Amino acid sequence: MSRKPGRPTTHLDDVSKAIIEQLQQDGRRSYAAIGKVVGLSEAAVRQRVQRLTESGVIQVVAVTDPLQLGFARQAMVGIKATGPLEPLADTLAEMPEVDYVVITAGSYDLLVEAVCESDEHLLELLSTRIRTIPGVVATETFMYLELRKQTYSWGVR
Amino acid sequence: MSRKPGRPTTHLDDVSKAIIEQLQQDGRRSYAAIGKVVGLSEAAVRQRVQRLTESGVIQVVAVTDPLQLGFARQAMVGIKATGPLEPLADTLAEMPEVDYVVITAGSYDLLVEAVCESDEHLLELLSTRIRTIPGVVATETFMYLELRKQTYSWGVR
DNA sequence: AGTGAAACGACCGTAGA
DNA sequence: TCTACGGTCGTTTCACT
Repeated sequence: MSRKPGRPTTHLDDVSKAIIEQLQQDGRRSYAAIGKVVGLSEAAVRQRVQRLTESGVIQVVAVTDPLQLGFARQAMVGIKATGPLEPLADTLAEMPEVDYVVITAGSYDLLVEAVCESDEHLLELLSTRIRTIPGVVATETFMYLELRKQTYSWGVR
Repeated sequence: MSRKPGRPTTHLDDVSKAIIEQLQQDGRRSYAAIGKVVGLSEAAVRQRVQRLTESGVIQVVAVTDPLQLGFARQAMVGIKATGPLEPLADTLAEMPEVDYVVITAGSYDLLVEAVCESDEHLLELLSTRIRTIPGVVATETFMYLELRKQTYSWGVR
């Protein structure tokens, strides 16, 4: 779940980028179908996808739409804290409503995205589970009014 | 790219949740293999996945790791603005470095996540392309020090 | 919504350039 | 790192429940 620093940078050629674009449109597209588009044999596509996956450059996964599942209240919570940040980040990461935790430089030490069913649910999370963590000094909540863009593939194109 | 309000809430039974969990671990896992785990025939799994996908509850896609691709500087940018927020959000969404745009209630009107190659790249984006948009009054940047958790499936488990 | 069966197509390992 | 190929397994369709 946590991303380690110091990973080597992988260079992608145009063919790999094209393959990733195909998988970005449909993660279950067959290797043969991708091969036809990018001009490679099925086996070659398969090997490249395997290498890209094993090296951690890509991941083919299911993503869900919170709204469709009845999670109507999303918010970004900025947190100011004292003491070491990593254990705090890990505590937050363990909460099922929390889907995003990042340690930041700026007026917050941590940014946390939470997905909740209702205002009451969000309030409960914030008041009784986040703000009570030792080391949490202050929080500021940004309620989501509308999510306008969400992309899962960066650096391709 | 934008998510409209007022979508109906889909109810998931335990079997569909189990299927989504499987696809969350590996989006290319075969329907037959998933069927063995969840106790359903291959055809039944395929139908459920098709329904879940067509109704927008899930999406099987490739996600990329920015760090591996040489995008070492990520930041969340809080934006205060005047005037209507939707066109502003759309302008920001069109920028290739911007992978996340949300309209919020709170001390920022918008939150934007940007993925950049370097500090210079981020500075250029911020100074010459974001802060020059008419209606942008102020920005605050939270540089990412470490991304600790990133989940793509909400509401399942 | 689900199963089962048969035809078809995809996937995987291996060999060779 | 690619193509070629054969065996195996997954997918698709359809009739049935």
